[in-house]
Amino acid sequence: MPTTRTPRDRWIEEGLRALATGGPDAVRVEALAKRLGVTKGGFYGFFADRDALLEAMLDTWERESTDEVIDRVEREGGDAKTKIQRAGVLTFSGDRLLPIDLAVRDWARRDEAVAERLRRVDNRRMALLREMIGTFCSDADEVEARSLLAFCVAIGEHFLAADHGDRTRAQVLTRAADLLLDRRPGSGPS
Amino acid sequence: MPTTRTPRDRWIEEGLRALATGGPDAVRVEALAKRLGVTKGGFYGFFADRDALLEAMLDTWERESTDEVIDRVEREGGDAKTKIQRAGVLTFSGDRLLPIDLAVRDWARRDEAVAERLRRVDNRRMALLREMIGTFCSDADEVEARSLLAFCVAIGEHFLAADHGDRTRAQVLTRAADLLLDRRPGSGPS
DNA sequence: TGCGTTTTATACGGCATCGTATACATGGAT
DNA sequence: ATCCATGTATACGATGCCGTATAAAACGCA
Repeated sequence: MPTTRTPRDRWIEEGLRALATGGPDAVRVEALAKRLGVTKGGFYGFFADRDALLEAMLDTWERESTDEVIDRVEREGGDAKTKIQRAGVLTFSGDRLLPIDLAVRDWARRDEAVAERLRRVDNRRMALLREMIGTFCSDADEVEARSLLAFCVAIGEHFLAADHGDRTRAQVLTRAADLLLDRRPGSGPS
Repeated sequence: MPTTRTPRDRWIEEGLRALATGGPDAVRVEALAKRLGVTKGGFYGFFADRDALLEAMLDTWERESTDEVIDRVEREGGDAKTKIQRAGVLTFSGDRLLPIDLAVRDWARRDEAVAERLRRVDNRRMALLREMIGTFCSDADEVEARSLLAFCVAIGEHFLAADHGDRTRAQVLTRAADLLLDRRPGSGPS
């Protein structure tokens, strides 16, 4: 087979980059072509239309955000806390997955199909959180509450613009993590 | 003065509605005109261009989100906890301010001027949170951490799609609020 | 080298939108 | 009743984008 000069994956990649920085409305065929240094000539050989590209982008995002992260976490082993931290690092640091994740979250507010995908992804992440937090907290309701808090802060942190006086955001987050992730008196059922 | 048939405020109002449901890219002059039942004829008498409308929209959002909420909270009185709860209700329930708030947060990720406005708004909200949480928690670092957690969950909750098994989201949030907003052993400095 | 396949450039029609210009309508003031 | 200011409809050129069609170019292989 002849080498694909700008393969399907490069369109998806560039599309995800546009999504991350400008939202779904910024994913425009001709704009992507320009950034790839070509015209849109070859695009419609890979995708029926712009919507097909958006679908393909969401497919790869979903796979990379779940299976690939989970596979890698499981392969590298460690205890529950280590695993969850590694999962967090893999998906929420680095410049690739995080901005896409945030863009998808906003997108999901207006598109039910996107919301459904996000639900699948988030449920897998919540399962990991429950598992870890359950190792040191026995009350199931509190496990759920702490898991939600941890997830909300991991996401919401990037949507907040507040300052913290002398402290850095990282310092405050560290203290917040201590509150959520350390065993402490009063963790039993109310 | 002659009655303004579709006044400047109605353009702003309709613009904010479009922003709330479709993001800044959905704020289109001709689309707003159609929803208002007119053409764009009169628009450029009120606004120099589309960007001027966006600025005006942000102005009214900023004012409604801070001054009006805070004025009303102060006017109605009550203790710190009551005030903070009322502020939360005023800005994060109802169908008006919340969706605009979420849209602005995503917008701020790509527009520094919007981020600056959001920073002003968020800092005022954080000040309220610190004040309330400071009434029952003495360690300043922990006050800051709990404030950030509370704010993150208030916002992040709307960007999460996870389910909670038998529990409802509201139930889990109630438990989470207990964890953050009740005095408990172990609240001292670490 | 020459063939066939795959990718690309270019041109096209269509549509939506912006911002401008210009004439019309509407309502209050004289 | 008439005038004036304000809002409105309509038309226009320009731009950007989509999706299609068609011809040219690049590459693998015989």
